[in-house]
Amino acid sequence: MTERDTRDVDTRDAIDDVWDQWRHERPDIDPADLDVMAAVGRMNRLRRYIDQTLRTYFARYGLDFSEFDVLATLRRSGGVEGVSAGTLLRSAMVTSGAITNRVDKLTAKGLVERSVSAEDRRSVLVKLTPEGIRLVDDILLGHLENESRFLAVLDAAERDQLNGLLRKLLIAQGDTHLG
Amino acid sequence: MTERDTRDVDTRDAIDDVWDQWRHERPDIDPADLDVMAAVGRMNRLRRYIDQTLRTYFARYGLDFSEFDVLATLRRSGGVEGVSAGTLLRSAMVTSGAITNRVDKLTAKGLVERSVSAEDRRSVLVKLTPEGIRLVDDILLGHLENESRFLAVLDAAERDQLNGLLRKLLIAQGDTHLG
DNA sequence: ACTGACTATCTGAACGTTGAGATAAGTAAA
DNA sequence: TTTACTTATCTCAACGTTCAGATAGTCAGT
Repeated sequence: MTERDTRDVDTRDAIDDVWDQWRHERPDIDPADLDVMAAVGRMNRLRRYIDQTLRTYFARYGLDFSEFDVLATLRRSGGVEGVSAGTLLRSAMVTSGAITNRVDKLTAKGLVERSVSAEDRRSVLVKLTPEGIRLVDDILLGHLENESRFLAVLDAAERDQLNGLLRKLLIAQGDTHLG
Repeated sequence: MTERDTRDVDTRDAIDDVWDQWRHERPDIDPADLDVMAAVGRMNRLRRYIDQTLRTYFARYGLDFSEFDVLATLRRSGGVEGVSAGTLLRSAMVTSGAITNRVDKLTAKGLVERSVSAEDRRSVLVKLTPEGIRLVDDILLGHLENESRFLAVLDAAERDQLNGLLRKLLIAQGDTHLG
């Protein structure tokens, strides 16, 4: 009998059921491996909930999360001359094609501007327009509120714990600085 | 000076930089909210790393993660008569169109079979074929190994801690059982 | 200057998902 | 049994991403 088996119903989530199902079908699998799969599965499900909420929210402003991601990156690190497409793609962890597409859409909406870098003419600098800045700042607080709701059940110590664990995992992936 | 500012370089990840950037550009934002944004951002980045690895792995078997997700669900909970499309879509947290597409592809590959439910003729039961079972079982151990690598830096206590925190977040979303 | 290697970005096809709507089957009340 | 509602799945257009390849600018070595 593990703790999992005796866990009260109110303290079990969907992934606990998945864990039990695997344990039943494949008792040969090391329970520790199931715990790993459970952790990944939980992050997946949590992401789905968060994505759904954010999608709805950003849609109110005619954006999707991927576009907001670019706007937010520019807002917090764009300075006056903007950042290169390369920086954006590394920051967002997507391919160059994805960034081209995002910047195209944002440009069409008048929220960002492209310009050729002076030092390296291969490089494209992307910069927020005044309307872009206005929109991010309009959206930002509601966005933070949305995200806060997802972590609201955790107290400050638990949030720190979560950030600490995730940080440790990311550093192990070499994720020690942005592009 | 917060702990974050004095954190040693080796213990900082990319999101710590993001945190600092926001703090600098928008000092009016409550640092606690930045911590929330950081946690969500970390889950996002971690997911990207995991996705990239899994994508490569599943491609070796002519699958993508979405297809494996269906196979795994059927393997652990399909029993002999399979599960309905509705159960699959709730388990995967995707729309019905996505499940139709996944099942179509898996059927074309001979890994699953559709049949009409006896009790409810609207319902479609999806079941693994013998080849499907063989493939999941072939893939499963390597998949667990892959996922384990991502959590390898955490000891058992930390993994439990992570699962505990994520479970708490999911339960708060009402995620207490699968479809 | 010239060559070759590398880097930054864009292009376009393939693909999976969403979201809205269609179809068909079950259900409950009159 | 008829009507109205609900549920289960499928269809299809729109869209964002990846992947491979194209384009063009940079840089080191000769």
